[in-house]
Parts: sequence; structure tokens; C-alpha cells
Amino acid sequence: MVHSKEKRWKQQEGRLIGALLRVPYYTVTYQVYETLIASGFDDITHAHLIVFQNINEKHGSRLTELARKSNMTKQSMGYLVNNLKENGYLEDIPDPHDGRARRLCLTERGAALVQLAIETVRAIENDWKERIGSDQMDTLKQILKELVVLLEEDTQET
Amino acid sequence: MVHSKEKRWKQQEGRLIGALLRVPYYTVTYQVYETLIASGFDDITHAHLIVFQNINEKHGSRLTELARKSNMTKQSMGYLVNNLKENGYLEDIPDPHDGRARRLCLTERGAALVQLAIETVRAIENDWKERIGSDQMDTLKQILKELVVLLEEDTQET
DNA sequence: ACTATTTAGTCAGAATATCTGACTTTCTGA
DNA sequence: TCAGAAAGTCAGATATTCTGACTAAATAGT
Repeated sequence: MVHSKEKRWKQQEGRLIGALLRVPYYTVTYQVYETLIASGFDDITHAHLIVFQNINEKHGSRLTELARKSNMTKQSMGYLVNNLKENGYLEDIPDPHDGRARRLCLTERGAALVQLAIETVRAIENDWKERIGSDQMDTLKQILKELVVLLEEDTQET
Repeated sequence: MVHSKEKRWKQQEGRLIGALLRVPYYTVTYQVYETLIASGFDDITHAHLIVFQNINEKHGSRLTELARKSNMTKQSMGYLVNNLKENGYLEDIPDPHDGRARRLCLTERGAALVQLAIETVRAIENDWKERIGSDQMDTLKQILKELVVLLEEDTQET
């Protein structure tokens, strides 16, 4: 047991940052998706998650903004958003300052989904904290936060 | 400048581990994909990356194995793998121990793609190292490695 | 050895997701 | 005020993924 664990450790040695980020990221998204489905939010697909990950919960978001953040065309995002509107997760209100634009906002149902997703991620986070230790988890989050700030600076300088 | 940076820091405070992993992970994959396209590997799509991420470079992998690791059906993986065979990235050799199975292996071209992908990730890693510091980068990788070991234990205990 | 069951992979067809190109409406800057 | 630029839509094509039904080979239980 200890032996095989150490063997697995060895196998991690050469791993690149891409793979090291991918495994935990997919773990989170798949667990969240399964929880949502099992909790009655069963009319969404995996693809819709990107919308909930990027929408501004308070003020809503524009279609174009969601598309940019999700690295997809506005037409593709339009397709996802329409599904979510039809199923009652989103509604759009005209933007008071721009006659072309609409702000996509979470409905009550949409907000409930997001709430559950957040709780699920928190639960995963707590599980990991127990397993790798509270200190390491805090360090992990702190470094990732720093990295995310840098990476978003790269993007946002238009 | 310092002010706005601190403001952005504040915005990270409430971020969950899901978002903190997603931003750097997508940064890596999009940069790798763009580098591959720009370097002449322009007959692959984003979806194909998952195959290269999961294939065993030395001994090849089975279709079913790739499908499981990628969280998709073997039919879907079969579709991706066929594309890659047609474009000369993969070839399959019959499994000597199992008449039903084939081992999917990288061709020379496939190996060249993987090599470039690895170099690109290493370059990103070095860039990040310069920006957040070598110590933090090492710590980040070390904690992620530990986490990945745990998460893969969860999966592999069938 | 013989049958059951499981496993690896394929074929066919449907549903979902994403893209490109062309368009309308509204906004913005010189 | 007019020429882009930006927000969003429509239409059609392609790509991705799924489900169901299938064949052939391996394996387990008897």
C-alpha cells in the first residue's frame, strides 16, 4: 500500500502544470455537474456550466461579454443562453444605457442553481482541505489567486 | 496602477477553487493549441487535445482507456481517434495479449506534436515562474501533485 | 471443456454544440 | 453628420458527443 503510493508519487514527478491543473479542475466540474443533475437541475448539459461560471450574479452580463470570457463566438453563446432562457434559468433585461444590448440575468431558479454549485465546490474544497491539510489548501488558493490576477491582467488590457 | 491591482486582488478574495483552477488551466490549453496551429499542426481541433493529454507516449493506449480517462464514451473517443489516424498522428497495432484490443500509438508526427506541446507548457511554466517567483511556482506544483495523487486514487480503485 | 458474462471495439443514427458569413440596429468618435 | 465599430440575430454548415444495437474475443464459474 505504502509502496504503491510511493510508486504513484514517482509517476507525478515529470508532470507538467497543464496536467496538474486539469485533473483537479475536471474533478470539480464533474462533481458539480452530477450534483446539479441529481438535485433536479436536470435540464442542463455540461456545456451550460460555462455560462454560470462567467455570469455576473449581481448585475447580469452581456452576451458578448459571456462569449469573450468563455472563448467562444457570440452566436455559440447565444445558443446556450437561449436554452437557459427557455428552461427558466436566465432572463434578459434591456440595457438602459445601450439600446443594442441586453443584460442577461439569473432568474430565481438560475440563482438557486448557482447557489448549489457554490455549496458543492465549497464541500469539495473542505474535503481536499482535510486530505492535504488546511495550510497547504490555503497556500494553494493564495498562489492561484495571485496567478489569476496576472493572467486576467493579460486579457483585460484591450 | 498599484491601486487598480489591489482592487483586482480584492475581487479574487471570494473566488472558489473551481474558478481558480479554471483560469490558469484554460490559459495553458489555449496557448498550447494556438502554438500547435501556428506551427503547422493545423489539422487538429481543440477537442483532439484530450487524446494527446491522455495517451501513453511510450506504449500507446487502448481506446477504452482513453475514453475513460477523458470522461467520454468509447464511440466519441473513436471518432476523435479516427480523425487523428487519418491525419497521421496515430496508428494502431493489435494488442498481442488481447485479440479484441488495439493499442493506439503516436506516429512520428504525433510524437512531434506532443513534444512541441510539452515545450510550450514548459515555456508557460517558466513565464509564470518569473512572475510569481520560483518558490511559489515550486510550491504550487508540489501541492497540486499531492492533490492529483489523491484524486487519481479515488478513480483508480475500481 | 461449456456456457455465462464481461470487455473491446464498431456501425448507424440522432441530438447537441460550435463555427462562418451575412445582416440589422444602435452607438461613438472625428 | 457620417463612417466605422459594436451588440445581437438569422441561416446554414460542421464538429462533437450521445444512445442503442451489434460482433468478436476473453474470462469466470461450473
